[in-house]
Amino acid sequence: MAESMKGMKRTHRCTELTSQNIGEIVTIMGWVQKQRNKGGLVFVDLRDRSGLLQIIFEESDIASEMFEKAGKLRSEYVIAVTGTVEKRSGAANDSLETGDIEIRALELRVLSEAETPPFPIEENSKTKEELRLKYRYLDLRRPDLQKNIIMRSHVATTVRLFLAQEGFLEIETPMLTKSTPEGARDYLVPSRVHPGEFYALPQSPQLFKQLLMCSGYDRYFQIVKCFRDEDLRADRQPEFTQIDMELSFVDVDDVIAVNEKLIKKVFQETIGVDVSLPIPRITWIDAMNRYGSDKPDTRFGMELSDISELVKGCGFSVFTQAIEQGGSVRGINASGQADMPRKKIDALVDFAKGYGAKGLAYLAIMEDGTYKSSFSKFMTEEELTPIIKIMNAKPGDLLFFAADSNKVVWDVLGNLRLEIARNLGILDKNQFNFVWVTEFPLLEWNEDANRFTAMHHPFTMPMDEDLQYLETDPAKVRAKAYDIVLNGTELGGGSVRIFQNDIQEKMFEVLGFTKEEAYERFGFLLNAFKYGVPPHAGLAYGLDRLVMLMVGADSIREVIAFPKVKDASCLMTDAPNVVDEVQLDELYLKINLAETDSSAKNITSEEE
RNA sequence: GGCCCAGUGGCUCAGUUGGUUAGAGCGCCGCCCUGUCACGGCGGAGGUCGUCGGUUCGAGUCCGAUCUGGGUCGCCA
Repeated sequence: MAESMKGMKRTHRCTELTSQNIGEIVTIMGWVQKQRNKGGLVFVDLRDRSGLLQIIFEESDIASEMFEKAGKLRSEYVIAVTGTVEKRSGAANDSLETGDIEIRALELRVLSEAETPPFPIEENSKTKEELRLKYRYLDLRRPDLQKNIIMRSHVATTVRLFLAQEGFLEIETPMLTKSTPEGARDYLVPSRVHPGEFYALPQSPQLFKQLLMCSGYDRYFQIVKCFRDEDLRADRQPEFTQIDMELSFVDVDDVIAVNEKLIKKVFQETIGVDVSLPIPRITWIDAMNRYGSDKPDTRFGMELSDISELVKGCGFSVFTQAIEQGGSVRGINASGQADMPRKKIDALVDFAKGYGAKGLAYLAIMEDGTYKSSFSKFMTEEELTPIIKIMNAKPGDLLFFAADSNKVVWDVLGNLRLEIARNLGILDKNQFNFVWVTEFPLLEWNEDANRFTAMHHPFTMPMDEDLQYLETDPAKVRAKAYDIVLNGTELGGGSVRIFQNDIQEKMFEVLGFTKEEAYERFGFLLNAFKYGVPPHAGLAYGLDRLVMLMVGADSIREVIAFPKVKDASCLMTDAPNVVDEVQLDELYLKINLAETDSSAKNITSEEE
């Protein structure tokens, strides 16, 4: 039977009590983690968001009906206890924060009984994620998840305080906004008062924050939900949170400067990690050449070497053909791995094929100086020696080579490098290596669309010295764009924005938009630019990824209270769901499932 | 859309070359226990092996399909 808490008031959370409070009469409330009944003596571990505290019920010092009640307590009952803080007369429990004290109960009320939960409420859960997500409200009781959610709150609070101190204004932008179908798919919201028309949920507040700059708010930030209707990954959810900011009268260095201070502050105050400034910078082309990635993990070496010059005349046609077709041959040195078993090497070759490699050449230099190699028979010793030299290889090392277009070679070796590091277990989650990646290409050639697309977005400012090539050689133009990368994860990115209408119009032209199309989609921004616009730049972080890395989680779901699963549904609420005809009619919508057989079946059965 | 992994009592797992009543630990239920904290002791309940179909005298075990969850490629300006 549930009892009222009338007349009782919680005085402390469990771990807010220490030996300093010995002798005080306190009232605590929380969930029963564990009851240990010794007969004439009952121990209860009480849990709240702060942690655990032991309560002792002794037959001799509490009313008999209370003692009887204590004996019937079960896991997850919600109780209120008034009692005296005592030093433990039994042994202290060193593994508990409050292990030296306990509450001797004088009064007990059962505020809520509980069924046995479907899985244990405990740290380091081994329970299948599917079940945890179905009962997320129970999963969220577990200490490790509570720690993550609390950390997330601390990060958000620290960010707010810091940015406020730096003169940023927190301004909200609309959730119901205009669809601008460039990039990710939009989530659409039908309009009831505009039959046949739709809002889109924002993929980012990009255009609105630029307009705020036009309006003179000079430093804006927002911790804001964004939505992208694309497939999920361990670090991607359909709705996610950005720390979004925009500044006026600034260039690249100004944005980087304030954000380095922000990063330092957040890591210092939340997890006590000292980030030394300045954060290293690397240009995009250097990042690709050295790490094969625009989000390099700099916690370890194994950098790429370009051996194209050395092999362009060699006897191995795989290498020479790649170069003749405008590609390159590059390699990495897995130092000390020459004795890697053939099976593991084959697995790495398969791994590489997953990234578009047609194959992967390898060369193991044995301790006695001989080679084990997939291609050395096609090459002379005179051809091999300089390769080994340039790759700084010595006996005991294992070299891998990819030959293809630059894009494929970078991708293959960049990922291979990470895979080998993971297999070797050399990635330390407690090491936090930041790097700014700068000077991204402005544009990317899109084969399918047969046109250039913006690598960042269409409002990104070209670098001053490359502006001259915008019309003549667009591929050559670098952008005033920058990403902040932590341990191989893209934490955030931003750019200086175009604020001159003539450059913006040229940009749209290169992207293949007519002036009319550009105004149709982005007219409100282009018009705003006519009335006085400050130079401005901004940046946005993925808050979920940031917290994920800070707490060492492997998935973004571990730092989001109510995440969605792979197919973007919610196992707890069962969203999304079929709505009834009345709702559809009101929105002037008709469902057409003709092309999706499987879902059509589902609908039919649900309608019947 | 492709590929890979997993699916056995409430939870986590084991189930040998297909062969009689499918096992374990934890949890749960009952009784006992005044210093436990992975409490302890005694007793007990609980699963037909994700689903459907096939092969076979016989399927948790083999084959096919399918569902659910995870990882990943494509996708994510």
